[in-house]
Amino acid sequence: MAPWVFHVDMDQFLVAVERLRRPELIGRPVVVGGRGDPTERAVVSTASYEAREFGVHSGMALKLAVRKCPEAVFLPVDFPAYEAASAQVMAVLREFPGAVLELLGWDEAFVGVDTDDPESTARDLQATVLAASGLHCSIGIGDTLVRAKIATGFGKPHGTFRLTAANWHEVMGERSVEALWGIGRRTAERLGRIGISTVDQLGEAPEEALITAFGPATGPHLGRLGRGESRRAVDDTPWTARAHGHESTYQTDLTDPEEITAALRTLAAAVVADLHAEGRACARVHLKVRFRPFFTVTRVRKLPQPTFDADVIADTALALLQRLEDDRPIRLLGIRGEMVPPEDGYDPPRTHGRRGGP
DNA sequence: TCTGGGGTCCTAGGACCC
DNA sequence: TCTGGGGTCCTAGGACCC
Repeated sequence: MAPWVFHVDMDQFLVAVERLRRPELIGRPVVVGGRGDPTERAVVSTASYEAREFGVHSGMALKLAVRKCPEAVFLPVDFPAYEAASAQVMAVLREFPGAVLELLGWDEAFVGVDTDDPESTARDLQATVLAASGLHCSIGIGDTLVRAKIATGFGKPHGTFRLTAANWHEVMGERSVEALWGIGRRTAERLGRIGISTVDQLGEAPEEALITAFGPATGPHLGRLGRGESRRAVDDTPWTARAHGHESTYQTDLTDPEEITAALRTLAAAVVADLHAEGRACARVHLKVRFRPFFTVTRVRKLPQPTFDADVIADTALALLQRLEDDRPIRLLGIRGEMVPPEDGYDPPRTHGRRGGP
């Protein structure tokens, strides 16, 4: 029996959950996002496959989505409903015989299983999830986490795909580096400037050149991505949050200082509620501001003492904001509280299973 | 055309100490 | 008087993912 990595990814997750309770939406273009009002400032969280045919995709402004697909049904984001569905799916995966589960998000996870027939195991996983939740998923099969994750895209919807060292070159070699998990537009541009645009070119690039251009950690990491190399074993160590944040987009831009102060206090209070739930104090305050025209600034300050005090957090955020000396209208304000480490089990930062970053 | 809200990690460079 | 190399801590800023 050989160890295999399965990447389980729910198909159009939010839409699928909505259709469970509203079957009349099956077959129609559906968009879930914001408060379900496409005249408001908000973005698409999930678009159904029917809506995607019209060019609607997640991350797109609702105002633009409704222009592309006026006949779509727009629904508000219902966090509790998706959380419940997610918990149900993950519980089923955790109970799968021999499975090691590593959560990656609401609607996706890595599952490690020893098997001699990974396609058959993948179909078992799909059938189990469908029977328990009524939801379909796609599954990527790989010999590393990166390959399993990338494979899923080739299996959608409802299917499976196997990507290993044996077919990596054939499947991925000629594709743009942006097809890789962890390489976005910016990194692709920077790679392009040193003559690297395909996956093969990245995988074959001299390590020294990548280190010179991207630094001692990111450089070698990019080279490994180009070869599909990454961790081979799924890790079920429980995830520990490092920070909690809240941010809010205002339907009309904020300019009045009193309004801004009030907004910061509201956000700080929400952060403190999370800190209490976690039982860990805030050690550093991050302020995130989005201005018009569109650009985002973040600032960080370490607190002299860790705190649960919302006023201290709000005042620190306000001080950071004033130091920006930027009086342009504010579209979005966010506060993030970075927490003190828990007593044990936290310290080694996970450089694997990373949810973001290079 | 208009761009959410939840996260994570890396790099560069300054300040300071030995 | 002019100068090294190593280490730690901190902030600014960037990038990416679901």
